[in-house]
Amino acid sequence: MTDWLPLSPAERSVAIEVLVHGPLSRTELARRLNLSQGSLTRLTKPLIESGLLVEAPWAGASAEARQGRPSQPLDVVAESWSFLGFKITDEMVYGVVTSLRSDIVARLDRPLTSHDPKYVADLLAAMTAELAGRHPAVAGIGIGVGGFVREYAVVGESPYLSWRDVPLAGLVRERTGLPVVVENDVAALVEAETWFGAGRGLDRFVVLTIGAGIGYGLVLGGRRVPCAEEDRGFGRHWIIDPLGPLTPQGERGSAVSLLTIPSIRYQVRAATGRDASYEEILAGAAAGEPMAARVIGEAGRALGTLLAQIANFVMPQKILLAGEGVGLMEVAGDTVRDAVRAHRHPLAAPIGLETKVSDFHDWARGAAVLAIQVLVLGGAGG
Amino acid sequence: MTDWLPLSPAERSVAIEVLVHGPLSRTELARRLNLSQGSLTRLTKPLIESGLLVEAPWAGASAEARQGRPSQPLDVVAESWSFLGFKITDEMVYGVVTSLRSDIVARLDRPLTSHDPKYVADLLAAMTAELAGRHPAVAGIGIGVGGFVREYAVVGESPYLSWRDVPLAGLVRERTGLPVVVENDVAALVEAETWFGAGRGLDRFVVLTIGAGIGYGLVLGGRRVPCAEEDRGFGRHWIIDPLGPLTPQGERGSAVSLLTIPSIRYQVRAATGRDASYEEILAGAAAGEPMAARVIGEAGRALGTLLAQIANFVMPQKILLAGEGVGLMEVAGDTVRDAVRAHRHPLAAPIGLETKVSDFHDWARGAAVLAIQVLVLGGAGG
DNA sequence: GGAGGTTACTTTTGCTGCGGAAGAATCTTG
DNA sequence: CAAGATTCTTCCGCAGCAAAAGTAACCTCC
Repeated sequence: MTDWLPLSPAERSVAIEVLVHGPLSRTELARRLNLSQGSLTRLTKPLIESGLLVEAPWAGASAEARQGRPSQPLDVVAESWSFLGFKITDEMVYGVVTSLRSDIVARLDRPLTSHDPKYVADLLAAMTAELAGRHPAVAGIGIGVGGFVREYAVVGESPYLSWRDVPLAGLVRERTGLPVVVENDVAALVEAETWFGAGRGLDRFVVLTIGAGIGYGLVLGGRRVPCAEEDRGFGRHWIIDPLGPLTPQGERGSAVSLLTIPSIRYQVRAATGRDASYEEILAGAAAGEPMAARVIGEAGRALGTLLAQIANFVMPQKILLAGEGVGLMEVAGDTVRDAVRAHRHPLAAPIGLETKVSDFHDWARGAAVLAIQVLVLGGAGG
Repeated sequence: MTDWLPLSPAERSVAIEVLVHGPLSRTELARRLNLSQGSLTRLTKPLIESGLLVEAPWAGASAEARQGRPSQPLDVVAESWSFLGFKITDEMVYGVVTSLRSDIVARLDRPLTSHDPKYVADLLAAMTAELAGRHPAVAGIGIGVGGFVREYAVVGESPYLSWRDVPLAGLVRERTGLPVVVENDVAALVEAETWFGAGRGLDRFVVLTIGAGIGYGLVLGGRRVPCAEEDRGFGRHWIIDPLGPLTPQGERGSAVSLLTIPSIRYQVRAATGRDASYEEILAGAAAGEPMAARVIGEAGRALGTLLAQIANFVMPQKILLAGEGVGLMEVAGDTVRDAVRAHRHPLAAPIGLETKVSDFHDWARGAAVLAIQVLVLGGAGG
C-alpha cells in the first residue's frame, strides 16, 4: 500500500470525520471541527492529492435545491482499498473483506482443526490468498481473538486456544507480506461500533455482548477504555442474583450463568433432560413451555438488572446489546424493560438501548475496522 | 478582585497545574505539559506580573543537593485571595473560608430557621460580612445545595428546601457585591476532590458518599460527568438485595435503605425499640451486639457489592468513599472487602479505594473550590 | 579559588498552522 | 442578464510553538 502517512493531527481528524460521517462538504467539515474554511481548503488539498479523499461525483441526491454555489462533498474512495478481518473461535475461522468504510463485501469461513499457532497462521494466510485474489488492493489484515492481546501483535493469553505469548501478527505477516493488527475480539467489536456503528460520535458508550460468553466494552470521551480483564470470564463474577442458578461456567447467579447461551442450555437440559438449542428454548419460552419460560424469564430479568446497573453507574448515552444471544430481547423484551425500570430512578433518563443481531462475521468486521484505524489513520482515537 | 482573565488556554493550563500540583519549576512544568522551556518562560511571565504566580521563596527543602543551577519553583500566592464556601442543609448553613489552594482557614456555622429564599440570602450575606471582615481579599463565593442547579446560578429544584427556580446566585450577589457560584453539593465535592483531593490528576475517578443520603459522582477524562439525577434520591433505586430491609426512605433493599444513616437507625430502632445514634450503633456492632452487628454487617456487604459493581462497570482508577457515614468502613471493613471480592474477578485489578472522613465543612469547601474554578480560572476542566 | 561541568532559565529566530478578509466560482431568483 | 446567495480559494498577518544559542547559578575537582 502507498503509505499515506504521516498525517498531521488536523489532517487525521478531517480524514476520520469524512470516513466516519460520510460525504461532507468543506464548509460542513469546518463547522464540525471548529476550523475556518480556509483551513479546510489547505487541509483537504494533500488528502485529495494522495488519493484518500475525492470530490464526490455529485451525490445523486442534490436534495434541497438551494441558492448559491453548490457545496462540493468530499468522500473517501471506500472501494479503492480492501481490508481483511478474521475472527478466530475455537473451531472456526470467520473471515470478511471490507471496504475502507467497513462495509462487508465478501465472507469466507473455514473450520479450525488445530490450535497450533503455525497451523492457524497457515490457514489465515491461505484464506487471505483466496480473498485477496478476488479483491484488489488489500491494505491490511485485522484479527480478533478471545483473550488478552498486547500491542496489536501478541496474543498474551487465550484460554480458548490454549495460547500463551503467541506473536500472531508476526506469523501472519511473514506469510502474507501484509500489515497485520491483532486485538481482543470484544475490543475490536467495540472499536467498530464506536467508529461506524451505534456509538458513532458518542462520548459515553457501552457495548454489552451476550452469546457464548459475556463481553463488555466501555467507551469514554470517544475512546475505548482498555481493561486488563478483557479476556473471557469477565462476567463470571458479576453476581446478579446470589440465589440464582449454578452452572458449570460461572459463579452462582452470575451474569455468565444467567445469560450465556451455554448456561441457558445447561439449565434447561438439567431440568428437562432434553438437549435443546438456544433458538428452540427461545421459541419454547415464547410458546409458554414452563421450564423454558422460567429460564428465559430469569435471563431477561438478569439482563435488565445488568443494563440498569450499567446505566446507573456509567450513565452512557447509549448501550449497544450485541452478540449471538440477543434473540433474548425479542422473546423477553418486556421482562427486561420491567427489570430496568425496577432498578432505575423513575425520573432518570431512559436508557438509550440498541439491539443488534450479530453473527461471527460482525466480530470479523470489528477486526477489519481495527486494521483500518491502525493502518490507514495511524492509531486509534477520534 | 482584579480580573486576571482572560487567560489563554496555555496559560490556564499552567496556572491550573501549579495550583493543583503545588510549587513546580518551569522545567518541570514544561515536562508535564509537553511544552518547550522557552514557551514556559513566555507563559509564566504574564502570570507572574499579574500576581497569580510568584517565584517561590526558596522552598525550605532544597532537598537533593544536585548539580547545576537550582530550579526556581513557581507557586500561587495561595493566601492573597480568599474564597467563601457554604453548604446549605435543611437546618444549618455551614461556611468556610479557604485559600486559593482550597485550604480551610476559618469556619462559621449558623442555624437555618427559615427556608424563605430571601431569608437564606440575608443569612448568607450576614455570614459573608462576618467572614470577610476577618479575611482580606475575598474573591468570590461558592454555595452548595442538595438539588438540581442550573448554570451555576439557579436552584432548579431542591426537595430539602422546597425550592423551585430560586435565583440564589443573584440574590446573594445583590447583597454582597461578590461573584457567586451555586452548584449541587455532590457535584461541588466531586470537583474539589478531582482538583485538590483524592482524584488529582486521575482520568477515571468515582466519588461515593454515604451519610444522610447516597451521593455519586463520576469523573471521566478529568471532567465530571454531569447527570440529571444529581438531586437526592439517586441511590433509592439501586437495588442491591431484593430481599433486603424495607425502610421509609428507599425502595426495598436499595442502597439508600441499606446504607444511609437514617435507614440504619430506623432498622435498629424498629428491631430493638431503642433510638440509638449512628455512632452508638457502630460501637454496638463492634462490641458484638447482635442486632447492631446484623444491620451493620448487611450495610457492609451492601457497600462492598456497590463498590464492586462500580469497579466492574466503570473501571475507575480510584474510588473515594466520603460522607458522614464512612465510619462504617472502620467497623465493617473486612465485610466490605469480602463482598468486593465476591463480586469481582479474582484476577481483576484491586480497587483503588480511599476513605475520607468528612463533615459538612468539606461540603462547604467543595463549594469554595467551585468558586475558584469558575472565577479565577474561568470555567471548569483541567 | 578558579576551571570545567551541569542544570535552569532566557532570548532569539524561524516556522507551522490558524483565522479573517477579500476575491473567484457557481448556482438560484427575478 | 443582473442581483443575490453560498461555497470555495487565495492571501495576509499573527499567535504560539520548537530549536538553538546564549546566560545564569550552582556544583565538584583540582
